[in-house]
Amino acid sequence: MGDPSARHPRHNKAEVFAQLRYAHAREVTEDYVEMIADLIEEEGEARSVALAERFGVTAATVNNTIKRLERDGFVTSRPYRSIFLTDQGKELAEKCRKRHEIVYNFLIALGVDPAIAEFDAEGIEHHVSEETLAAFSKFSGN
Amino acid sequence: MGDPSARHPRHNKAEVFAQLRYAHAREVTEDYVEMIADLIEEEGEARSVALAERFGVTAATVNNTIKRLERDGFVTSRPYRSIFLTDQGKELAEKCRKRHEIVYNFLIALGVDPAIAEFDAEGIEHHVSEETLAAFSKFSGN
DNA sequence: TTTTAAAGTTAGTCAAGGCTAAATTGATTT
DNA sequence: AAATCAATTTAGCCTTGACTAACTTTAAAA
Repeated sequence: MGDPSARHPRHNKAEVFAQLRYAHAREVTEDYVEMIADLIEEEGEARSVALAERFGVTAATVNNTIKRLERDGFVTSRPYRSIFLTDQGKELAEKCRKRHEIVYNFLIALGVDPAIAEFDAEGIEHHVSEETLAAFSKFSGN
Repeated sequence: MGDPSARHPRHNKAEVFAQLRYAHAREVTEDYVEMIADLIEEEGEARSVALAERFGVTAATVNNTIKRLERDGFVTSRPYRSIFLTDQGKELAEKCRKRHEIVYNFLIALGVDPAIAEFDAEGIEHHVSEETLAAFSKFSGN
């Protein structure tokens, strides 16, 4: 039968799934930096309590996640103070905001109901490549 | 200010995120039942070693996941034997297969490169509502 | 200024989903 | 029949992301 690695050429999906696992780890980070940016814009600052309310999780969970985001260089925080985005965090938040908007507008252009478009965009946005995003953008006329 | 629940009507996203967290738990299940169905069709049976190879994880990880799937009623398995889908598992696999196809065909119809479409479909499929799926289906002419 | 309430933190627990290393089982060779 | 090899299982560990309960800090009211 020859080289085993050539036996199932159409099924070498391992890399796809590996990247999907990595992608999931990024989703929470992206949701947080987006939400923090929203809060800073809308309320002037990002407090744990607001994040907890909007994500529907406890304050303890927010605390854990913020620590991880800080470790990974996306935010800065000091005990009992509000949360700030680093330059890296701001950059990611802005990228996510644009991407979210493109996905949402695309679904609207497709004729999807706004409420459903908002919900689906939240899930889809993390899994759209640059190429597909460009196709979405082109379809809805930028 | 009245009812606090009406104060931020555009920001009651907690439910959206709660559903997304639930959705993630379903993704692995869906990927596994889909892959098991593929293996049974293509190779006559679904063995742990094949799942491990295709997902790019170790056999131990497959073992854990299969136990969870069995607990949740999607598969049956006996020690050192191959894995079978229950009726519930077959149903989910078939639903996923159809949905995957619709998403993939839709991306192709949009002009996305097949390799990228395949990759993105794998991530997007788990986050598409029935309504959006219908819109995709309609766009690519079924 | 003292008390109280809200916000934030810490400690400990759990499930999912990964891993490695070691043990076991089943199947194939010799 | 015994040895060997591949597949599977088990045990133990890790990280993420959730929780509750208890504690501390900050801010606001009395």
